[in-house]
Amino acid sequence: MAGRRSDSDARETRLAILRRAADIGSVEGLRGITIGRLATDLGMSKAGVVGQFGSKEALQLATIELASEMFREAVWAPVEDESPGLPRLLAVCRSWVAYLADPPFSGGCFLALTSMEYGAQTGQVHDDLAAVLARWRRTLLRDIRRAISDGDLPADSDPEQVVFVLESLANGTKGAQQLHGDPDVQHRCLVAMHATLGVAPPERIAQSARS
Amino acid sequence: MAGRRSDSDARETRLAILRRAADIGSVEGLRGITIGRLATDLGMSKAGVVGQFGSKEALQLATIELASEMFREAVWAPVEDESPGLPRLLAVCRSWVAYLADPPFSGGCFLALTSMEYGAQTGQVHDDLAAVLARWRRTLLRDIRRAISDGDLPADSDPEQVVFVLESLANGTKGAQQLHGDPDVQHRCLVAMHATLGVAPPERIAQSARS
DNA sequence: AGTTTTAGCAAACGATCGTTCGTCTTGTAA
DNA sequence: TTACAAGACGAACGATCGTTTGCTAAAACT
Repeated sequence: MAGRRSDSDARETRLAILRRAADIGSVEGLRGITIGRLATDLGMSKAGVVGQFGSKEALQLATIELASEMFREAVWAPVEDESPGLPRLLAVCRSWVAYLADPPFSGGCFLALTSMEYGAQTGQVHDDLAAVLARWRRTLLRDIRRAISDGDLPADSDPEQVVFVLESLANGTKGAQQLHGDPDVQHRCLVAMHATLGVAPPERIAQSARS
Repeated sequence: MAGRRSDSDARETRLAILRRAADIGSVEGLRGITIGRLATDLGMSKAGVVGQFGSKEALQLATIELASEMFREAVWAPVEDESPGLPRLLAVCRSWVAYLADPPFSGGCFLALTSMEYGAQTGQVHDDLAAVLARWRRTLLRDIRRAISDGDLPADSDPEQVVFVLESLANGTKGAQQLHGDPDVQHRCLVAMHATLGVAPPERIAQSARS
């Protein structure tokens, strides 16, 4: 039935697989990603799905890579050109919260879920997730250190402490959203992030229509 | 081969199953809990494992209940008799961090992992997890409100905001521990919790032997 | 003492898991 | 024009999934 498509077609197929995998993973975790399910959803054969990657673990790693790029694209790319230091940090907080409130995955942040899922396990999946998060931490740390040397944060601030709090708040936002159903969670998260950075709380964000 | 044991024996078997299930779940999530695996680990037959519960979902719900009790036992029970309000809140922070640093599960906090895992899914498992976390939130909220009326927290504090930050920090501790391998994470978490409660940072905790 | 419950076992069920195999088809290179 | 490389297919593999069905045997109740 199907013969060889052009190379770009093959890359499109690969992307379609990974996009679907990332979406499933954001809801049910990496364990919920199944070759047969991807095949069914995409109207392909199981062999066709796994053929591009060789094994399920390779597919999982590629999915992590795509999700990581989607995160960077949504959170970092829009603010990359802001001035380094506190201004860019505040911009990151805004885009980060916006990403959490309206994520490009149907289950919420892919990385938040999968890093919890594989935090206590060993193997390449854990290591790749750790590497992705470590890279993000370093990005944040750079601007935190810059903010300190600029005098925008107290000179005795501990950069590691600041990044720990910011990451925790972002993580906690997913929980408060999905478990407790808190409708104000994005504002709450932004308020807490600003407090961490010693900045006056933000204006109330225009919420989805309510009363 | 095996006949009817006494009722207390049966309850012990049930407990052994749930303990093992909670431990597996803390590492690999609720999806990683498998009837066959429990049977192998406990030297039982699959029917013997599932017989006590009727179905896998019932077993999952019972596992959540046990893990919830273990959390209460480790975090709340030791501080329950402290004086309500800020003093008990600070005591909770200490026991909470201690629980996170040395959890009764081999994979870290069971609830932190599974609530992420099922946050975006629907069904009884999600609902039960949400109920457990909501109960914990209410417990914290009670003391936060008391601390406000006692004048130990600013009168214009938002209790929901405080509990959101505390929960986020606890959640983030697991991530920083398992993904980034931060050895100072428990101190970091306690510092941030104290800051949230407007209290001077705690003394440095005696760490496990290092240098 | 006799009857009823019930914990647990062995075995099998169909479904699905990840993987492998051979084949067909087609774009690309020789 | 011929030969090759590669995407995708259908089909099957053994393993494991959750569940069901008798069955055994001992505790508990009458």
